[in-house]
Amino acid sequence: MDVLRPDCPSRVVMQRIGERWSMFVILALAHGPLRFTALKARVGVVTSKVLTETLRALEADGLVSRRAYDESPPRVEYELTPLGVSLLEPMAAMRAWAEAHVPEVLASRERHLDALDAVHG
Amino acid sequence: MDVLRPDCPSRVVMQRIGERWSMFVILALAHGPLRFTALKARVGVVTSKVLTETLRALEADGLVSRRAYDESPPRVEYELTPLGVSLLEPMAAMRAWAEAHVPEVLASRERHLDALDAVHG
DNA sequence: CAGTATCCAGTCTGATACTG
DNA sequence: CAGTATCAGACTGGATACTG
Repeated sequence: MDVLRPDCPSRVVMQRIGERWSMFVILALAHGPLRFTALKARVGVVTSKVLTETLRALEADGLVSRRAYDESPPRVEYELTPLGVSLLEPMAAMRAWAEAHVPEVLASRERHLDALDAVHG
Repeated sequence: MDVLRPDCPSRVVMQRIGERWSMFVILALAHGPLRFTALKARVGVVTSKVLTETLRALEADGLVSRRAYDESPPRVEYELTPLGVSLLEPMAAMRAWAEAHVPEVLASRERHLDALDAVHG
């Protein structure tokens, strides 16, 4: 099982996916390019700084492309690359699972908290 | 698109998956229960403390079960719950993608580093 | 509009040492 | 064997203010 080796490159990918906003940005771009502010609005509560960092990282990984138009006011569009698009499929599987099983997970967490309460008064 | 709302429960699941060791522990348990030390050896470089934390979190989420036998020396077995097992399928999709596309991602990162070098000397 | 600059609190992770 | 306790460093995410 390669993925379990500490030096396995798959770690790298999973860690990128796992970062706070990566997935949400990718999903937000799933239906076409978006400008910075539109993306920010879609993703929700993220700050400009963090969104920028996320985009730079996704760009470095070749998942997202950035295109700046030489206009005033400035216009920048972010878009999924083909590689980024190819990631949508496994992500959809994850999302489907999450949406189907979130109630179970949350219920389990509740029970766990109740158990802690019972111990500590 | 529900998953993009800040209060969407899917975030919760994705964040758990994204944590440093969660995925590796789940994959390590994919083929049956393991004792703490065996799990530690399989996962690789993780410390006891961090592995314990990861296991507690997965337990709270109902993905992993912990069973302690009343023996000496102590014996504890960790095993995927049915919920945990159900997660293997979407995870396999992710892993397949990662293994297929890691070279592209790494190459992209290289290029990006080269570009930075060119700028900064 | 699309960011950058600064600063900071909290989290994550790990090393190390110890225990029933 | 299966952890817990303690400490410390790196990293993350975010608040706030500012800019071409």
